[in-house]
Amino acid sequence: MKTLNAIHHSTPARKKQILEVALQHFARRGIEATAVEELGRDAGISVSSIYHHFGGKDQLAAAVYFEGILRFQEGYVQALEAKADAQDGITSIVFYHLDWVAANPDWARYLFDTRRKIFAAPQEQELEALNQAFYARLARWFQPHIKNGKLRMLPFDTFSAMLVGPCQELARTYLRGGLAEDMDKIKQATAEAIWRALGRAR
Amino acid sequence: MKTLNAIHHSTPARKKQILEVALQHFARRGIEATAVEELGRDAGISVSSIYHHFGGKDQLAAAVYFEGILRFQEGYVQALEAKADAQDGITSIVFYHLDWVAANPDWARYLFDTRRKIFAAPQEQELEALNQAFYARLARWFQPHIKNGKLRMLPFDTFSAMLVGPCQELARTYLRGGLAEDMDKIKQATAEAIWRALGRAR
Amino acid sequence: MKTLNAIHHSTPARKKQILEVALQHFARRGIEATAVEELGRDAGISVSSIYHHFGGKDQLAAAVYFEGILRFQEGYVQALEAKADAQDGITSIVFYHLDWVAANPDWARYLFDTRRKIFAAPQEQELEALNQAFYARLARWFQPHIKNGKLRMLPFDTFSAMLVGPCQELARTYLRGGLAEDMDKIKQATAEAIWRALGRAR
Amino acid sequence: MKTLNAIHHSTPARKKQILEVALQHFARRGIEATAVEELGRDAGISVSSIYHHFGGKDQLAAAVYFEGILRFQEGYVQALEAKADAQDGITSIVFYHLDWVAANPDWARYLFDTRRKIFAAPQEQELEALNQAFYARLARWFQPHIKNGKLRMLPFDTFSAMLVGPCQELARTYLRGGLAEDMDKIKQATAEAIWRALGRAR
DNA sequence: GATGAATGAGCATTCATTCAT
DNA sequence: CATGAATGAATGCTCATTCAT
Repeated sequence: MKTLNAIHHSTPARKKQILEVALQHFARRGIEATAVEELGRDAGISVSSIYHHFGGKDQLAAAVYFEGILRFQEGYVQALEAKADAQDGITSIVFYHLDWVAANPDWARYLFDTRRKIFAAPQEQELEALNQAFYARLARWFQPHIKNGKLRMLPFDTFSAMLVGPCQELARTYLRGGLAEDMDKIKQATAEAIWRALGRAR
Repeated sequence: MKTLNAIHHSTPARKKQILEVALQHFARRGIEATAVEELGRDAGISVSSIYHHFGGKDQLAAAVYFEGILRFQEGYVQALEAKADAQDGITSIVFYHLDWVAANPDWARYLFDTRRKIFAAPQEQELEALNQAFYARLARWFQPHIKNGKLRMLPFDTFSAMLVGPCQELARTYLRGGLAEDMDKIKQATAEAIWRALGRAR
Repeated sequence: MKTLNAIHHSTPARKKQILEVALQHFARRGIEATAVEELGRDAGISVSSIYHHFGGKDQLAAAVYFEGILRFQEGYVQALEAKADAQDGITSIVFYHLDWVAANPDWARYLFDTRRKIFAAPQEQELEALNQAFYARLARWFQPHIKNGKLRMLPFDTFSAMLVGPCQELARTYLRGGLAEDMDKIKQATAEAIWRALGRAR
Repeated sequence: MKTLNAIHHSTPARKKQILEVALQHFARRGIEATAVEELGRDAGISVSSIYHHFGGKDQLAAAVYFEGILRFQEGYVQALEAKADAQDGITSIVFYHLDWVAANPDWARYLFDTRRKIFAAPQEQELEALNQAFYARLARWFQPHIKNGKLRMLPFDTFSAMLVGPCQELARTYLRGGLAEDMDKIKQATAEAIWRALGRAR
């Protein structure tokens, strides 16, 4: 039956395949509106196998979420750490944020729409840990610039909201197809605006 | 509509009661996770009556949405128009935005989480109209200040994102119970930061 | 649509209809092996209606159980109370017990096979109450005969087991189709044997 | 069978282990409610191995059943044959029956609750054979006492029901935890009552 | 207007069983 | 012998919606 086997992917590939299909469906129609059966059909895998690998719809949704958060945060940190200058760093992550959304619309939709949801205890904790690490790493980059006066000293939440909020808002509009002007122009203008809010004239 | 309501004098209290209960459930557990029957039970009304009054779950959800948007936008515009000075206006709406969220957590959750969703054709249009009117009215206030140089000339989406995005982000964090510092301090700092991004030194 | 209505039974009749069909299936194939859907099909009722009326499979099973216990106990007590003499009473209930089983094989199978099962808290209590009342009423009949020496003074459980156990055993054999001799002869002989065990020569 | 087992020396411990775990689960939660996977987990064995050793759930259930019946019947016959006197024999098996139940509650629950069930053709026959042998052996002991007048001549089913029924009834009550008095006292009284029903004054 | 009853369509999940390794 | 992976077939249950009264 080697032939039969050839049809199937090797186990890790199968899981990846499921995650991929799940992302698409969850992002476009929502978790609740997606039937596990659809996922199976589209992934060429039996429903029971999905359960075998992920345990349940919620856990699958959580797995997808983690995968996405991980990907996004990884690039985010890298984009930031690649720059030494304060304004360069901020510009870099604003660009990264918007580029990532444009390049990964499904991920973006899923991550930004799902946030608070099912996440029961177990996943909640892992997620918390992940975010802790993420913010810690960001802080490590920002602090020096705040200390040396390149960046303003602001309440953490304000700083964070100024950095992330506008991008999120643009992302939402973009994903809705509602952006009125060219993305490049918007990116540039937004990065500058954010810099004006957070940085100090050089 | 008003006429119809007036004529029948038709238990507006009942409709209001349903809307109220629906908001609670939709905001806290999500539209899809809320069974119409629950609403009936909690509102002390039969399911069929809900259908009688609203036509269906989606239409009820839309009605709730409109009600909320209307309330929010109304105050928003008022908060803005009450001020003549550019910075005062911006500060005013930032404060309004965050105050409203704090005062109406269920509405906030519902409006900001539901946005793109079920909205089928009919509602979509009304919503569009509503938003058009809203933005037009905002524009009427902002344009003069842009013209006279008090506010920067920025791409519409950037301007809008800078104004709304940080507040939304803070709202989300607030509703999650994750604000690290005192809301008053945050409000002040955020309003200033946004002003720095959008305004020109007086 | 009166015509349509004519097809359906009136509500209480519908519930009775469901209980009837449920008894058959539960008794013959077991509760777990019976799909709610089968019940719906056989009762000419939608599955959802069964849920509407009974709440769930377990609650339906419990309802059937109560109905049966009630019927059995009612006749049991009557059969006993119809007699004044000790031996007559015992003979009467032995006959009743076995006759009832023969006349209601499905009920018998269901009641005697299901006993301890799903019964969660709520039903458990009602059942307990029912049995309490039943035993109390039996005791009221037996006690005088024990006091005046017509019946032996035995531990409650022994007395009860001698009265019920043989009948149950015969019932089981009967329902399995395994009785070696004529039921009438067996009934008579068993009633006498039980009398010999419990009564005192007149 | 013995030969095969001897040759392969095939992990009889594993099979025993599975049987043990299966008994526990089947007895406490019922066969249908027990998933084969649970058995595997609790026995520290893969599901596939259970299939390898027993062929399927039903066959496993049957194997457990036979094992139990065999154990019970073996002691039963021995308890009886150890006595020569009629009343002694009856007392002996009544005691044995109740002692066994108390000592092997899981077995008791399983055997007395499962009886007629899944048993398809193949097992049914073996079981029949087993029971035949059992009853034949009992008969060999009883007949002389009936012939010589120590035991009454009664219809087979009545005799059998009087002997077994009360014990079964007590067993059920005992397993439910509902015995009102001391088991020793009950045992004694029940044995005497049964003797009164079946024996003739010495 | 109001409601109890009824229902079709759907859905997450379970599970016994098989099979290639 | 042992097992992880895979699956088809069920199944209990939910829910939005309709409709006669």
